[in-house]
Amino acid sequence: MLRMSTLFLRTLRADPADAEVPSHKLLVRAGYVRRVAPGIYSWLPLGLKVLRNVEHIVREEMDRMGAQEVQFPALLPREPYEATGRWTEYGDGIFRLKDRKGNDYLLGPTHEELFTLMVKSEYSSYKDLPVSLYQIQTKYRDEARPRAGILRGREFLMKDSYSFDLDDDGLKQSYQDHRDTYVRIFERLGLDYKIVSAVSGSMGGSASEEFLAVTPSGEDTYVACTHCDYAANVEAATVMAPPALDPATQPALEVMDTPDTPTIDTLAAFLDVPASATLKNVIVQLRNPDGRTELLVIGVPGDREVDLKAVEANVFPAEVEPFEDFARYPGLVRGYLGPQVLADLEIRYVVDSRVTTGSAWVTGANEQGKHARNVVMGRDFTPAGTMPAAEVRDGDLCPVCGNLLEINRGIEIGHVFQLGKKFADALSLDVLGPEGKPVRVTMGSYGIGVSRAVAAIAEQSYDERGLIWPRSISPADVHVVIAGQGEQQEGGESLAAGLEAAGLRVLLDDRKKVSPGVAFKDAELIGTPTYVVVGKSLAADGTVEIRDRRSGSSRTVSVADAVAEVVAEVRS
RNA sequence: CGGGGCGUAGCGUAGUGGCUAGCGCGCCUGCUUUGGGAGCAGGAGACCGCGGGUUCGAGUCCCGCCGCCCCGACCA
Repeated sequence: MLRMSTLFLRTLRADPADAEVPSHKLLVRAGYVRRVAPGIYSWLPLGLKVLRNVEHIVREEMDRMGAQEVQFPALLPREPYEATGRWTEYGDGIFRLKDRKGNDYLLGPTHEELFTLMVKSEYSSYKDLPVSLYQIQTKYRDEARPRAGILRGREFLMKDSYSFDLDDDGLKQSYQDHRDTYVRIFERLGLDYKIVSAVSGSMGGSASEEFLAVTPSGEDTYVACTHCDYAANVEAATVMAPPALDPATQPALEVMDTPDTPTIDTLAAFLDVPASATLKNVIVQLRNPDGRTELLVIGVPGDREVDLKAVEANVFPAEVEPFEDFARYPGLVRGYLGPQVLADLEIRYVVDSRVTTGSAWVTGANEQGKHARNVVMGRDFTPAGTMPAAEVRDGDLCPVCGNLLEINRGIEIGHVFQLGKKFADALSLDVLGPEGKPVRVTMGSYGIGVSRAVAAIAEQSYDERGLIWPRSISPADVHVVIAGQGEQQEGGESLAAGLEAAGLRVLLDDRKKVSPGVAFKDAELIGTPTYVVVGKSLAADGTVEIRDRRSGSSRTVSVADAVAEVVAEVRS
């Protein structure tokens, strides 16, 4: 039993000045966590209970799916990360240190390398696969800007797991198993979440989905269809393209004098056409892994920004850099660029998927002060390809069913990822196949932010009085508040003992010098879903009050029935 | 790394170049009080982020640095 009289806890009356988001304010105010350094937090007793409860659910479900728990060190040698190139790739993103001999170490940001090497050293036969291993461990990333308390820290608790399979079908099965397990975990955690398609990014590999906890404080933006179940991170989102038209039916191209109209705004105002009728052409420079660069021009409707992250995802492994060097390309007229000349200049041109065959645009005429109208795709220019390059907006159309898309924000609390052979290739992870020849292993990688999940749940479940935990992870099943002296003291003690004997985790406010008001405020701030008030009604007619934290409703029951009533409510 | 805001006691804050840096909460002692952050009395607790400068005098003005928060860039 936890007793408030001795619990290591100090609640704060005011929000800390350095906190912005609700979970940060409340977790600090209610005495769950304290900041030690930027992005680095200590867990106090109540907070640690919640964290452990989340961890327990994650572990139970991972074990249920047949994954096996292991534990790697957080302090790691440089070599494995050197072998996969990530010692360099991570740049400033990892904490590096040296031992007394000057050897390089790092604090693990994630453990693909170590898991791969462990399987390599232990297993050597196809008969050993498939296998899924996981750990729940502290991770370190030197984030450029930690923010929002424990929502984005530099030290955090993460469950990471890795599947090892012989072939793509096996990988798909392992991926699906993890995905199903994640659904069970997040359901049990009481989270409002969305599964969205994600880009694979620099990790390589193919299929990848993120589990986002829905909250306005989230840093990820995703689109979701209002009718079907399509959902995607904005970086991976696609939209339904307008129908293609027959270029032959469009009027002839016409060049116009449009002096001093180097921007979409000035052009649209000069011609009195909507920005969406113009075709904006953005030049970027691509840097390939071998260092070679090439130009890429991206055409998007003029009322849209180019989403560089989406472009980057589409041109991977090349990197996108800004282009400023107009002097080197006299054919490119700044502010008056149109796609009509790009083929001749041998510059690669791609268009956003909203730009379709037969569509007619106002765009640059490739001469200072001139634009052209009725520039028709498929007649006046032909792009090398299409990509979802323009920002997605509320009201865009779902690529699956054509209904409206909605934009929302979320926090990434889980990620499932068909990694493929990237790490197996880099570290030569093979097993002997049935034909006696080595078979390269294919991997999946799967993460759940355990400490982040605590903050995400807090972010979704609070009111003006404080936190409201789901039963599954509440620091206690029930909080017994003793309000008043005399027989309430003893009544509260014996009720708490009874509840504990019935198997509940009990937090008892047995502080003698605090007024009932303070006890109520603390109970509501701490946020157990059910609390019981043992107060004046005990003396008056032998009853206590059972309150539901979320709804605020309360009912009065005889103290003799209280244990049974509370147990029923908690177990419901 | 760029832009903005801010550093005064454990927390929240006031402070016009001028006396011993003020208030609320919290904390300690005593009395009183006990169904919604009680009351009275007494007390402890501050290198005013750090360093330099201007001045008879700096929490306050100037310069530099450090740190924090927010936005952006960055971020499996």
